[in-house]
Order: sequence, then structure tokens, then C-alpha cells
Amino acid sequence: MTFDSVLDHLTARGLLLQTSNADELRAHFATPGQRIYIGFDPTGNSIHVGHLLQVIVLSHLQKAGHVPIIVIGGATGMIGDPSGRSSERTLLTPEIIAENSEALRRQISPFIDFTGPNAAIMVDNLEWTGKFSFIGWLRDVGKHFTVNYMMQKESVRARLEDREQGISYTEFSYMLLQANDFLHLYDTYGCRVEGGGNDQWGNITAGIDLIRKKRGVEAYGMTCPLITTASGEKFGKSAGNAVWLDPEQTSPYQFYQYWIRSDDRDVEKYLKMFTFLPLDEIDAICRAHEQHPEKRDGQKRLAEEITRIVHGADGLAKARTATEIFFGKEIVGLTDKELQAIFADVPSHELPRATLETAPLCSGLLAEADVFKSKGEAKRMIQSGGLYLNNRRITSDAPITREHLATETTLVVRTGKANYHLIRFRQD
RNA sequence: GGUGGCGUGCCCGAGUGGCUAAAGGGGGCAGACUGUAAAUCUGCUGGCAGACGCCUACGGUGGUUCGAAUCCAUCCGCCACCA
Repeated sequence: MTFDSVLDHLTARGLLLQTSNADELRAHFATPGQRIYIGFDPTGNSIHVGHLLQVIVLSHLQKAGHVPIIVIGGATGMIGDPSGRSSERTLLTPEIIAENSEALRRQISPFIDFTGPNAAIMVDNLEWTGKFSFIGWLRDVGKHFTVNYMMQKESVRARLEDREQGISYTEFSYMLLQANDFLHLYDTYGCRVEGGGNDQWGNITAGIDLIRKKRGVEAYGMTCPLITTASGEKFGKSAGNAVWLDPEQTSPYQFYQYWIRSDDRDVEKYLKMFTFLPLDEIDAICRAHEQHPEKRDGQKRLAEEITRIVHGADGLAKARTATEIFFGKEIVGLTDKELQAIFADVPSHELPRATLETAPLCSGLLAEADVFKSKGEAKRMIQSGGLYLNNRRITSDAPITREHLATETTLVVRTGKANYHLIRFRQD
């Protein structure tokens, strides 16, 4: 399958939801070397799979010969989006922003090329936004927007109608900052396209309008859909936590598992969006998957592809090894060293070896080791049949001795299908 | 500035003096069935003990009472209407 325009390519993969002025944008992208900008707020030291989609869109565009501009929101990240938060955003120091930017660069580098003829560019919007005085801002930017216009934006209107939430003046101004970023990038790099998630549409069009008013030039916006999972859970969350790209925060195993557990109904969509497999190959995978959904070949392929890109062949290999062990039988005959390697990802807890001499009840031990918050919780888990030691189900709250250890020093605790904890007993 | 209202467990939300560790729902966790999917069903969801029992908890503090989430005072926070 080949496409005339990169836009058709993105559409076929479900990565394009909305564009402004589609025909002109198509013509614009017909010439290679066009700049396209997407912003990221550096609120953490890692991006998560939710951000990944934007990165992939940029990647496709770069492969088509265009130049991605990644904007770190050093300025916008400071004022951020207070909705649904009880605590104020903390101001990010320049050091932290630098750190987060570096992390971002590292994490997107498997997707985005920072070298070569159409090397990606990375900039921090604090560079130009920080130079504004308040008066200067009102004159140069604020003057071009009526409050009426701003209030028509969906993001603002929703909050105005929501009596409970309200919207702060700060947040109300957010779209102006973003609009000004776009203008600045047009002036500096000749960038005429902004991308983002579809929730950014209002902010993007504000930028388009600003460029038209101030420079008399037509700029364009394009958005990708916001992902919803078939079962209605929030995409990119696992047990309430975001799935990060940073292996320290989400291990390659956990990352791999997130994709493995995808709903059948989402697999095709994800394969198209998150992998770079050719569309006819994806089609073949999905047809095979329909024949034998229980094999979960679609999920496996999906998880393999994404994990390989993000964590490398090495990370993928580890994830798969861990998967085999974790969903396997009783854990016996391993040495400390082997166990350590396999369970490198797993949260571990340390207790003095002397603890074992007193043969504590299982529930007490697990509470002590912080596997559970309280003994009661541990007991409940045992009662409901959800607790396993070394992958063997525990049916009663019995005393634990060194007989129970899987290896010289370690006890492997599992709750549910595959949630592991290690308890190490220090020699001392 | 005035008047009225509200603040309950992770969230929503009942509850107006003892029968309330607090209905119901959501979420979460676990189990069964399966395919590490979906749907469904079951159990659990403050702490200690786990049999009775004890402790902590209904915005904060202080009070009334044999007894308070429930009444009073005061403080804090939020909301609505009026100006």
C-alpha cells in the first residue's frame, strides 16, 4: 500500500482526526522539509504511552521528509492545567526542566532522528515566553484575541458551565501562550503546522488565527484522536498508574504486559497506531487473530513491536523471559542469582533474617514487609485465595519459616494473576 | 457587603440523638468461568484481635447529653441568590 500524501498514510493508520484546510495542508506537505511542531509539557521526567502517539505522528512525518519541532513547555508547564487537581502545580526550576528535556529527548530518540538532513529540533518555550513583560504580553498578544473568541473555545466553555470547577484567569490565558508559541516558531523556523491531540484543537486554531492576523500567513493544524479503550478504561493506565517509557518507572516487563493485556477489540487499532508494521501485514495478523483469538497473537505481536522499539531487543527479551516465569509453575530449584535476574523488575522488600526465627504468621510477615498495608488486608487476601508463595497458593495463615524460601534468601510473593513482590531476608 | 445552603469512608451519595464502622452506587482488590481479553457471577474493601471485643472515623475546635455524623457555639472551606 502506498499513499500520495503522508496525510493519507496517517489517516489509514487512524492517526489523523482533524485538519484545518485539508487541501492546502496536503499541498504544503507535498514539498519535503516542512516544519511541524508538537508541544510537550515537561511535568515529569518521563513521558508515558499517552504521549507516544504524538511522537509517532512526528515520526511518520519525519520519515516522509519533514522536520519535527518538539517544544518543551518550560513556560506553559509552569502554569499548566489545574483542573481536577487539589494541589497547585509546583514551579519547575530550570535544572528540572533541563533534566526533563534530556529525558524526553532520550525517550523519543528511537522514534525521532535528531541528526541527518531533516533533523528534528527541540526547543523550550520559556526561551521566548520568559522575555515578555506583562504589559508587553497584553499589547502584543492579548490585543489580538477577544474574550468572546476565547470563551467560545470548548475547553473554556466547558469550564465556564461547570459551576463546581470554574476556571482561573491563569488557565484561561493558556491558549494565548500556546498560540504565541506557534507564532514564534513560524517566525523563527518558518513552521506552519501544529499537531497535537484533539483536545488541543482550540489552542491550535488560536495559533493559526494569531499567525494570520499578525503575519497574514495561513498556518495549519492537525490532530490525532484521543484514544479510548473498548472497555472504557482510561488508555495508558495500568492499575491506576501511567505506563511510562522510562524503564525505571515502568519496567520493560510491565510495559510489555500492558500491551499483552489489550482488549481484542483494540488490537487492530493499536497495531496501526503504535507500530510501524505495513498495513497489509497488520491486516493479515488481525485475520489470523479472528480465527484463533485465544492465541492472542495480535496482542503478542503488538507488545513485541512496541517493546522492541522502546526498550530494544534486549528489553524485549527480558520482558518475555519474565513473562514465561511469571505465568509458570511453582518456583523451585532456582538460585538467588537466577531469581534476582528474572525478578529484577519486581518490587522487593527487605527484612532481617532473624525475623524468620520467630516463625511469624504469613499475614504478619507480609504486613511487616509492606506487601500489604495491614495484617487484615493480608488475611483477607489469603481467605479469598489470592495469595501465592513461590507461585503456590496459600490457603491458610500459617507460620513462615526458612523452609518456605524459594532460594537462599528470598521469598516470592504473588497476589492475583501475576503481581509479584520479593521479600529478601538479610544476613546479619 | 447581605441572605440562604453545604462539607460523610478512594469517589458519588443516604443518614437528623442510641438499632451506625455508617444504606446504596461507582471504583478497586481477589475468586470462579476463560484466552494474562470481554461479558457474567461471588466475596472483600478503617486498624488491632479475628469468637465475643476494643480503638479510630462523618471539615477543625470546644460544648450539651448517660449517649452525637446527627443538637449548640465558634473557626475554616465551598456553593447559590441578591447587592
